Amino acid sequence: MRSYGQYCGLARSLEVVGDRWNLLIVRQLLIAPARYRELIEGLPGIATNLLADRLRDLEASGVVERRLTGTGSTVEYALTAWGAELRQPIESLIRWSTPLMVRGAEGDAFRPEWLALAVPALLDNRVTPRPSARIGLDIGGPLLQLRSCDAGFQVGLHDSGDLDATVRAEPACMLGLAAGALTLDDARTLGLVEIDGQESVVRTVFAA
Amino acid sequence: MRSYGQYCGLARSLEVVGDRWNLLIVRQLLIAPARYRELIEGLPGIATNLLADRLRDLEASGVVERRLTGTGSTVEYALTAWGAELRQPIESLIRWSTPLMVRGAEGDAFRPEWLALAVPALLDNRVTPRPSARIGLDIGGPLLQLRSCDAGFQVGLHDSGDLDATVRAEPACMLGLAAGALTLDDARTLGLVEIDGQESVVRTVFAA
DNA sequence: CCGCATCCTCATGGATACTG
DNA sequence: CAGTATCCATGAGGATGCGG
Repeated sequence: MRSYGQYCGLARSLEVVGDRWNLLIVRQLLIAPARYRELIEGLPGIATNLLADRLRDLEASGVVERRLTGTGSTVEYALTAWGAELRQPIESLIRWSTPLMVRGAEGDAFRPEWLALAVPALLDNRVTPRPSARIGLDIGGPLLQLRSCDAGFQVGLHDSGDLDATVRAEPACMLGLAAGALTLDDARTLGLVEIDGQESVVRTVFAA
Repeated sequence: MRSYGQYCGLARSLEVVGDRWNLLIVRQLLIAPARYRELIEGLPGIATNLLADRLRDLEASGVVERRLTGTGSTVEYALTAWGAELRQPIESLIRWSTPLMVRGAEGDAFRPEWLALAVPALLDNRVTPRPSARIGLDIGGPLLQLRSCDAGFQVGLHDSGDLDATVRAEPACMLGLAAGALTLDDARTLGLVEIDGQESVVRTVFAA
């Protein structure tokens, strides 16, 4: 990216992560370290030369590092400690995007792994989950698992073990609302959330 | 911007504000509503056609609105309520940029008004300011005023009235550290901040 | 297969001149 | 003053090639 030539934190940030695809690559690596091929799959629409270019740029600027996998035969991409701190601005943008998500997917590609970022971003610090609740999340594909923890929620694939409940929800519902498969009362009945008295984003996320 | 075609909050956000210059335009409007000419001045390096294009895009997507000034003779650009919520992700990026600011300006353009965003972003919720402290901030240009309030700090041009203290600081110091004109002890002595016991970003901001 | 590099075409950005 | 119009340089996107 061409420099903005401005001594401003925002401008200098954008010179590192403002190029097209860059923040989406960071999104994928926030979900989990990944190999080249996994990144291609998790970033539908990206051209292979662009992914290679961007990975080089991000490595040169200290956001991404390439590591050898266990066998040492192939490389794996992961975020540096500084790169992982992009979780905050990315979660902020996900929260900001809520009005853009209500209209649903409209043919856009969707990957369940994206919920691992979006759900904590939308719930974190805004609700008081029942301690150690485990909720299965059925979005039509692989069963996801939402587990409450100290810092909010962790989202991942359901591996095994008992669940306190399973709810069926459209991605639109979890990603920004709409659809309305899961209402606020549903969530409260399931013991998934407790509203703190004030109007909160949970009302938006879960309302029909 | 060409669509990413991904049903993901981050991707949809970037389709609105991910284009080059877009977030910097929002930065300027977060500082204050402005006219076309003021935006050109506050965005050194932007081409006039690009600013016009971007303002059209941002208006169409509901981030910016154009209003008539008091006299009704000229237009002024301002953020919508939704656009103003970009303060959160922008402040996050400013915090993230700290390692990029330590090397100083290096010939990049600098405008004191940018501090009005950066200083609160770096201090907010991380320190306990003495109630209603008023600190003059001498960065070599117009005298800035830093006033503690409930939500953290407000930064603006010093208009009039008594100040509790005046400190001389390099922009690098306030924007991300380095330079070291203002130490943590300076700040504490001035009653500007009290550290909350834990290591905090203030240590980074004010350390030499 | 995986992990890129090359080539080509076309859309976008940037600088400057110009207009209502 | 507040933008358009124009021209050129750069970068994105898609297809394909190629060594390990």
